[in-house]
Amino acid sequence: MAQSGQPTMGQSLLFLTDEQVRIGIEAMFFAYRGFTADPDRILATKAYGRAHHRAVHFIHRSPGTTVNNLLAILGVTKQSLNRVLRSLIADGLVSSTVGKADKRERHLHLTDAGAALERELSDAQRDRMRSAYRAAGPEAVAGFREVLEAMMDEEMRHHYRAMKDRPE
Amino acid sequence: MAQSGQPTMGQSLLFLTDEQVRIGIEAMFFAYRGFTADPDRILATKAYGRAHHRAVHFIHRSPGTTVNNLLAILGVTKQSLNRVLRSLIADGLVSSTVGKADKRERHLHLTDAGAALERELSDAQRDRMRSAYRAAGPEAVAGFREVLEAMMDEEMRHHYRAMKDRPE
DNA sequence: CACAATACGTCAGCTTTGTTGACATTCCAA
DNA sequence: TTGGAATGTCAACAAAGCTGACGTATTGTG
Repeated sequence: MAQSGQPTMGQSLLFLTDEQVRIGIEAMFFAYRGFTADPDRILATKAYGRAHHRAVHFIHRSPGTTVNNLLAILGVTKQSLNRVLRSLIADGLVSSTVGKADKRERHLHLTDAGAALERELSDAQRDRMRSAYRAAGPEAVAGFREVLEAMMDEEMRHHYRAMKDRPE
Repeated sequence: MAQSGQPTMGQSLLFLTDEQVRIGIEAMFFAYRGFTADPDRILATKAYGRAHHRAVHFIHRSPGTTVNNLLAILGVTKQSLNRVLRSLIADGLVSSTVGKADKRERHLHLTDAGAALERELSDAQRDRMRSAYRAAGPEAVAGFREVLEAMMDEEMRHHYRAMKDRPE
């Protein structure tokens, strides 16, 4: 379909061919493996998995967030998240406090131990991302983020932008 | 963004800050969800999962590939791959033929039905990737691929490059 | 030739992480 | 005040990853 070779406008559309798009798909597949490899290695030595990493990451980013909000960001069922949260709470990495205004809600925070785990996992992942950034350079990074953002579902893009503009 | 600060050297390094790197990590997380969303939706209506999609994709890309080779590309155990392959073969989507030169090997091919499934899944995924490409533009796409490639493990990068340079 | 190594398949059992269903608690609005 | 919506928890199950052990056919080597 997009296989045409004649740029009729002032700009070539060759980067939209099936071939080029396919390369992007495979790049995504292989890169995501690298993206998760380092934290996964650390998690394997503890009794946790990737789901715990995600929960800890976003609780760190949004302290006091509710279970429902976390659900929307992670895009899993509440039962699935609950299992993860339960073990993190039992192990003293996350605290859950009943909401003051709305007692149905639980507000989630990292404990000191939870913050330590978050840092350990994030450091490993950040190191790889940073070295990829460095290898590719600032302009490539800008393009990287543009394409990723365009690849998201509308709802995820909303969460992404909200988090992006919040200070660390 | 990374261009805005005061470069003390010839080039600004602001794009390597923890903050910028963290944004990339979150972009990767949210984008991967979009990346798999469309094929997942289709697969949910059939009796297959993401693992089947991956197998079918790479058999399509490397017709006649051996089980061992597929194992290296997918990075799973043979027991895990075998479960997937067994169902695909039983359902007549993949054929497995004894190697001619080395009879220990099995060469894998898609049947017509397998190729049809592959196309259905890939079309959905390609559409999204193409629209992300279009929205971001050719220069962004180049950067996108550079960063992803730099993010891969050495071995995955090897597979990626080998597949990239092979015609469709 | 004898024997080690390779390629593949399979059984059994476990873990992580997703799912649906049922249910308790809390809030809010008719 | 009461019934429905929202929030969160528990139980049971499925997909797909993992390790370990073993069997079989084939290949390559000392």
